[in-house]
Amino acid sequence: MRAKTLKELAETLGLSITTVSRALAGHEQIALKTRQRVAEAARAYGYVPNTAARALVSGRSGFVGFVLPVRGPNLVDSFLGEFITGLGEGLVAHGSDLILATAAEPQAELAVLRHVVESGRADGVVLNRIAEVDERVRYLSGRSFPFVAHGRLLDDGDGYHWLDTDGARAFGEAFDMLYELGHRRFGLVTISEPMTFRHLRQDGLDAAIARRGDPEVTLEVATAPRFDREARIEAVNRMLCGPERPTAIIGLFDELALTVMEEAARAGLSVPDELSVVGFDNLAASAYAPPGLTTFDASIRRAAREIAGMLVQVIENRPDQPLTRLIRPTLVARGSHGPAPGES
Amino acid sequence: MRAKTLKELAETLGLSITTVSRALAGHEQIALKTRQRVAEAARAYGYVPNTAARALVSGRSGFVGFVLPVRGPNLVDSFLGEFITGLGEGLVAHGSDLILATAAEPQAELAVLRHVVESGRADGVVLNRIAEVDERVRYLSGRSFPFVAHGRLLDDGDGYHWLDTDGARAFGEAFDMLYELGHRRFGLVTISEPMTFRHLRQDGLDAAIARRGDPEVTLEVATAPRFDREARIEAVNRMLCGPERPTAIIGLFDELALTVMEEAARAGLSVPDELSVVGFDNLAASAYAPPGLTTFDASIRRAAREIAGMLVQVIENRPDQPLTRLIRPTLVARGSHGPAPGES
DNA sequence: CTATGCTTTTGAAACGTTTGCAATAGCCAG
DNA sequence: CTGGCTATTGCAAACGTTTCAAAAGCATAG
Repeated sequence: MRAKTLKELAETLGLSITTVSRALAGHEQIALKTRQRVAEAARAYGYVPNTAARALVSGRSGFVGFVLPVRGPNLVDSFLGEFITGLGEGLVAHGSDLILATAAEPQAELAVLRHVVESGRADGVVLNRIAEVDERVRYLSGRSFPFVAHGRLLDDGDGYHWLDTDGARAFGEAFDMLYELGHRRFGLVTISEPMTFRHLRQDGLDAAIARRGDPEVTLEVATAPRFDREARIEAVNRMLCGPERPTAIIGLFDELALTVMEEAARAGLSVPDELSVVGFDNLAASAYAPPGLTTFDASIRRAAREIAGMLVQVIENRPDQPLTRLIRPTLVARGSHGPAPGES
Repeated sequence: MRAKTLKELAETLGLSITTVSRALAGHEQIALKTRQRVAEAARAYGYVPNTAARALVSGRSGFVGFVLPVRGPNLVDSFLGEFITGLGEGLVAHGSDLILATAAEPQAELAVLRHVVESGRADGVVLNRIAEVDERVRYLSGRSFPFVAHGRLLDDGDGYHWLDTDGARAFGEAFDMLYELGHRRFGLVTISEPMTFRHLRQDGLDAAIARRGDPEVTLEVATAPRFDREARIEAVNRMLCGPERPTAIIGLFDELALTVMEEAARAGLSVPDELSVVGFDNLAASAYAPPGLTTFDASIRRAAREIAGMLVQVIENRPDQPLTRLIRPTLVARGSHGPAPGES
């Protein structure tokens, strides 16, 4: 026999609903013997508390929300899977579940978020793909609703909780490594969307160049819309076929770097002998694309796990100081970088 | 000003809670004028119904559940991301959200599922990675709780709702294609876990071989545990270095086929000149691994979208005939297959 | 002016839990 | 044996919604 409700369980035990509820919650005021008896009966009858009722009275749903980004037809990367897995792993310790709402179209993303928040579906939400100026952050901050962002705004303003991978540092490291291999003509393939990470990474690169103070160093930047494959290929080719072709090209992220490698191969350019390529993300495909893309591991899964932990903390303690965390990406050295042409 | 509850909204309008509730639900018995007035006020005051209260009284949570599979440290594939995205896309039309529960360890997966079901968190669930004999299917069937499986049991028994990709057909097609290219010595790399798709795909291959009725055709099968990379490599190498090396090797799925390509490259075997390789899944990495893995597209995302649609139907109509759907995978011909060695 | 029938609105119960406050039982000291 | 204290337990309200049954409004017919 199964007990579906607290009432049934209480009747079976000859106790009141109150007592059973408190016993299961482990209140000290209930006699230890009673608590044990109740716990055992609950297990025996397979009692599981009703989430809706609990949420209604406590005002807490026990869920963490995430709005699924709208995606184009082809998703190459395992980003979402890793991110979700990480969130799940981080949440399981706390007993929360994840609720995923989908926006039918990109414009609806804020509306969906608002709906999730206002309907009390979630106690806190996770944001990713943070834009330079992000209306979601403004909305949630204004409502002082718990959230943690994966990524940062361009202007941090009043403060909010975030976790980010240190792209600036990685791009600085990439430059230093390539500079020491003799490269002087650099290329950067970036995107035209107003995403903050674009600035941070390029700033890191610029800073490293400035730090080196070598007037010989040049940086050519190619820009294309993120999801327009054609435009991206064209931008890359313009760089590869230009008069002063860079000897080292850095992709803002792996997908761009992989395009560089593909187009280089098509143009008969040898990587890494004639051209070094470095990416950022460490997609699965990057290991397979010959000669293996040198990149930085963003450890999405670990980041998501930590984000979940931060969010739980925010929900429970409402800290007034922003929690922030900068993860250091690790270099994954594969075959796509080497000495500049002409160097031994 | 915002109206958080029906009561607030009702007071503002000078109506009863009942009327407002019915008006928002679009009941005919409420005067059209009133309905419009209420709808407008709801929009103006940003009223969003409380999910928990609604779920409590209606007995429906409006959620579809999915238990996140426990995963090893390295996930290469974008399977999960595509699957989730597809589910989300399928659900958004119906206004449901997805709830994801995570199991801390593989053994806990059934317990987590049970918890999701018993707590009323979800109105229906999606199952994947179906094993030959699957306790989750038995549990849900026994409770007659709505669910749709991605994949099948070995023995369909009483019937349940499922969607599957027709691996048998794909493997038959793969054989036919390779046979016509002159291949006679075939290899199959498979896994040792009791997953149904392993049988279905191999059965499809066996059937195609039998249909051809050519006594020259041989099939060598190598088996390794799914998540043990070392063992897999060893099994592949045993096949590649055996006395009667196959000229065409089919991987049960892309990851296995990619391993074959990697090991072939390491052994100095040219693909496709000396060895043809075919996979199944069409991972992103498969396009990048030279010379491009010929494989079948399992269109996970589309499958998931349809599964979501089926589940919605099951939740609403409780059909007594099992809904079943077999998706035909499409061949993605790339560079890893060609004429058998010795054929022109 | 009342009875009738129809349209529109409302009061109140219910869903299953948590929790403030009150009640009861048990025990010791006076 | 009684009063008073503490250790337990229970009553009842509340959370925000849906829905049944019934009331109110209102026009038309008798």
